[in-house]
Amino acid sequence: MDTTFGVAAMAQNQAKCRRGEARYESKARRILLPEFRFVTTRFLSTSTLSNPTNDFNPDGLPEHEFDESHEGYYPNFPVLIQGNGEPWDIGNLYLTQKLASEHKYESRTYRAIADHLLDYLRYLEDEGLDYLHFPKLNQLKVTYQYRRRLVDQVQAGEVSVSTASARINAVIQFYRSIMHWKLIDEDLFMLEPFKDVQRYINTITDYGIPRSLRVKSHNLAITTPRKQPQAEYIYDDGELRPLTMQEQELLLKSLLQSSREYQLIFYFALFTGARTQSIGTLRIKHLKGRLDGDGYLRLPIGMGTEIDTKKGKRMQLLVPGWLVNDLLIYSKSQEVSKRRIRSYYGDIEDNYMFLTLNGNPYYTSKKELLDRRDGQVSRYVGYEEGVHRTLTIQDGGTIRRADAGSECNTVIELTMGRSDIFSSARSSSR
DNA sequence: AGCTTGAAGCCCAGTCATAT
DNA sequence: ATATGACTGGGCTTCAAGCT
Repeated sequence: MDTTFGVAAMAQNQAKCRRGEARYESKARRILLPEFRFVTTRFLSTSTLSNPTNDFNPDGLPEHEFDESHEGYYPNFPVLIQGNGEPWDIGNLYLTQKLASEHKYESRTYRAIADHLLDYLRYLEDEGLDYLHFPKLNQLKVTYQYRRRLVDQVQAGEVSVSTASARINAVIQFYRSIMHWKLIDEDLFMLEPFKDVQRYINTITDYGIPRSLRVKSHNLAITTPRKQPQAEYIYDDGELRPLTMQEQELLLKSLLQSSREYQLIFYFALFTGARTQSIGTLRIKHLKGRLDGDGYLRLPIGMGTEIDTKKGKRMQLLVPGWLVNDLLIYSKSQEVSKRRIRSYYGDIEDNYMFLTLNGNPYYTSKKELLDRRDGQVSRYVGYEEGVHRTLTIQDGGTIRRADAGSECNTVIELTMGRSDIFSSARSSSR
């Protein structure tokens, strides 16, 4: 590469070093299956032991068929692939076993776990180590070595402490589980990849009573530094803080040049304090309620309301009447109804208030995931529309700042959780 | 008509932050 | 500790306007 571009190249390399594929010498990767289903294998009576070499089946597998009657599918289920292109059996077995043994499924959590294990797999391939390499001497065991590598990476600033901590925890959890589920040979149980440790953490209950909680930990845990003391005011570098009056004015002014749905999304956020997740999962029908004496719509959100909140927490939003009105008008516009027609639910009031140009929600609701798991609903919709839209899970990432001048960018960036007022200088959005 | 270009919309990987 | 939401930056696809 030409030396003129030295600086740019260096910056690029530096950015790359933070990425897993660059930290290790390994081609291992993780993919996502859009629709993962459990199936039961049934062996057919035609191929019994009396007919072990089945001419019809060159793979040597007895004739079989899959029973796909299991309820629903799991969207975006991760699969780990080794550098040589083959699936990583034990890792994937762990993931599916975990799925089978739990009553709920959150795709992002599985993705996160798989990504941590992917980092581990890459480490193993890079070092040429087996995941069951457990000699007598603790310091030589893979798990201990991996921990050391993680700490080094933290020291080098390649990953944050919290990431390193989460990684080692995911790996320990992996070993715990495969031993517990007996996914590996019983003889190997003696190897001791780590040691169990009891920890106590002091918390204060909602009623102010101090409690000591016993927590199961392990000797390889990487401790994250204690939380900052929370002062009344927040040090603004790197922390969240409310917008100043001036910033709010600037934001409202610059929003006037933005698209209508962005205006409404931001107004909603600004005047109710709702999260992106709640705004994104708002349906038209939710705004049909009656206003209270002060002209507000009291909108319950959280578990059981179809409006999602973090962890399903129940609360109530106070939506100003004028905003309710504007939203309803917006929902009746031709453009918006066109988007609904392109969407999964079609042109009904149960549909999202905010849809992208392509009819995707800004935030995929838990309800939609349920509806899609229920084969009947999605089959019906697919038939009606003549096109089976594939599921994509949106998590608000589609809401980006508009390119409406640097002043506007700065403020919009602020509202997106960046407190560094100078950060707009870092990069132009595209 | 076919090609180029740029904006908009979107998806993804990786990492950090927060709630309980 | 653990589950899961939030944020950033890279990059792909689609569409339409301008050009050949």
